[in-house]
Amino acid sequence: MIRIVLVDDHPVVRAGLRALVESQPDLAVVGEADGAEAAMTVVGNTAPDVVLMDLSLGAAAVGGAEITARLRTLPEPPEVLVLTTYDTESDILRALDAGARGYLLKDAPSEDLFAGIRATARGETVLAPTVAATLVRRTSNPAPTITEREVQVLELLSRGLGNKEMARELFVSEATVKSHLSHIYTKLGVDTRAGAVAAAIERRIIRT
Amino acid sequence: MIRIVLVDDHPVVRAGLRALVESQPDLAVVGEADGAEAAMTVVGNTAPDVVLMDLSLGAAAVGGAEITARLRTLPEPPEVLVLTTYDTESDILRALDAGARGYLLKDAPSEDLFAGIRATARGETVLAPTVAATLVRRTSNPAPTITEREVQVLELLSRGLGNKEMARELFVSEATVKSHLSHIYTKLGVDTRAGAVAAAIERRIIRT
DNA sequence: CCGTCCGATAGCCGATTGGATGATGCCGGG
DNA sequence: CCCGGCATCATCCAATCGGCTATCGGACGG
Repeated sequence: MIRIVLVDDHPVVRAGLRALVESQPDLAVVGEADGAEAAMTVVGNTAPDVVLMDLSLGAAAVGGAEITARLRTLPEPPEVLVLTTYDTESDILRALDAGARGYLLKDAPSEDLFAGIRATARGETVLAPTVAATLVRRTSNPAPTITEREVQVLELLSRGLGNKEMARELFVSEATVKSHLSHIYTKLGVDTRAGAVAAAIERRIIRT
Repeated sequence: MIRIVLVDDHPVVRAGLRALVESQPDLAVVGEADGAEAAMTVVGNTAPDVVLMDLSLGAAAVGGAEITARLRTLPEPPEVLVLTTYDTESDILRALDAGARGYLLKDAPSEDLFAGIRATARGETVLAPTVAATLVRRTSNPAPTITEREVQVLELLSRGLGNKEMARELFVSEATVKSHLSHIYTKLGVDTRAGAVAAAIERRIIRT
């Protein structure tokens, strides 16, 4: 019997997943959580084999990747299977970096989900086809890395700040801001502030 | 017995909703659909009382609002209850304009969902609290209307075009483009191109 | 029928941006 | 130990941007 904890902030989805999972004789839901704290508590108390994690934890302050990382620090950490709507590169990488065993999309058939849970419990890695493809493309096509500082600049940029204002906000000179911007333009393949914001949002480097 | 058809492109969510709904003795799922065409067919064949519509129909070409509108053109149209993750103003307005009876969010408790379905079947209007609040704020605070021309400018803007390039693209003078931009800034409450792009994406005036 | 509102159009001008070029200190990997 | 990448700062300058002001024509209401 595979013991499962559900982490998802949507009661409807949680209840639905529970119903689905429990239709399988070898799977049992031993706990549910709707956020980071609840997840830590429930997992600590129930020591499940697998955690089904919804990454799109709404507007929660703590993302699913963060929770995954924290869960993996527990003694006898559970295997984490991420189940999400998004297949964005940064989401995937963050989740896998955080220690997730698998990454499935919500539009997968139920059978794939069950198979994924069982494989995850055995310690195998499970990836949705599109996710695997993304990873392959990624390794062959190294995406430029946006540094933390550059992300900060992008956030200010999306709020419409000028170079002078950004400089003040970041406690650096205007020249430095312009330098960061130039690098951002190169990495995102754009040459204007507006284009940079659109590209950054599209790649989920920043969120609105 | 209230007869229900589920429309959602996620098998997991569909199966989950079905399990949830069927736990209620007075509710029955008589059909499921994962897209626009399937929805029309299934609803036509089963003549349900209520359609549970997931607006976030992934990257489908036809949005939930569109499907809702089409369903309402059927003879003896079903009542449509929208169930979605998003509470963006434009999403809400589109859905209600399309003829949806209610608008619930996925983070609502199951009981609210059941109550919503029953109310919808009786022809009552059901709105999630945040949705209702948004509508109220909206009526008291009339949102500025972005004209079609301005949307075109915003789209080009998000692609990083300069005023000259936009002017060429739209067959107008550069001065005209700048004028449109000024109006856009006023309406979106920003004063830079970057801010305008972020605001436009956030309000779903344009999509990435 | 007339006044008003508003979208689309347009030009001027000072402020801002983006590109080019170069330099310094720091840190981590080979 | 040296190299590369990141963050920092500086300067010059042409091109672009954003604010201000104004005209025109169609829609709408009185």
